Amino acid sequence: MSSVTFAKAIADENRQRIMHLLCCNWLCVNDVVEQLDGVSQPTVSHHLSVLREAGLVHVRRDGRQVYYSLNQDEMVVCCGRLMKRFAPERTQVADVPLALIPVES
Amino acid sequence: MSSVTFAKAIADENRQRIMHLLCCNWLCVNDVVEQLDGVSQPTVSHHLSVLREAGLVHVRRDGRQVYYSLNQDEMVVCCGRLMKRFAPERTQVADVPLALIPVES
DNA sequence: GTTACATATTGACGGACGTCAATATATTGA
DNA sequence: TCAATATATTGACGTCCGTCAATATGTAAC
Repeated sequence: MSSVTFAKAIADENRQRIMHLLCCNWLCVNDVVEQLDGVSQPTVSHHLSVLREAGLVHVRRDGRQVYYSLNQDEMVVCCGRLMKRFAPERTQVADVPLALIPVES
Repeated sequence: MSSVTFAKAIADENRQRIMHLLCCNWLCVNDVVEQLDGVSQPTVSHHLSVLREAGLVHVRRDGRQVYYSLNQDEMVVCCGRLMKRFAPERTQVADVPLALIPVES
């Protein structure tokens, strides 16, 4: 996915709110609809499909419900690509992916 | 600037082409227009104003020309914020800004 | 199968945005 | 001041996109 596609995918307030809900959490569509009040179910479904096509969410079906969670690895890849292209003098993201920054366990 | 504003600012192909031209380079508007062929001067001016209002470019006037260059530090800040929000389990961008990753001199 | 529930798709609407031609503003040099 | 050049602004146009109501599809329990 290109940096432009990535940027378009996250360039919406409700989509970022959904991303935040799905960050470190598996939620089904209805959970998202409830926590996002003021947004209809079809709209949430639409936003989720945008995020899905951009590869920014994981999807898992369980019975009647479909669960989503944020794909943090893809976020790292996309942000890393942005940094490599647009901040080459500030980081060494070029060859050393950001993902290697260790997380304390 | 919010993550949504940032995403909107970079969510356009021509704008990213301009950003790439301005990365590590000071160019005046006409230089950008020439290197971007197929895009009119007013359109380039418009895109530059979007980037300027987002704080993503440095601006300097020299005589009749206005020179722009990409604000790499702001790119680092914005990408860092994205990572902090949407990839907290993959990086430690939270308190240690990406900018600290040393660049070999 | 039928009913109930969860999610996705369709179609329509309105607003946001990228684009350009035309024009305005700003700066320099004569 | 006037002409020339560089950039910004305005206004209009078409397209893209977020939104919802209505409907379709899919899944499970009976």
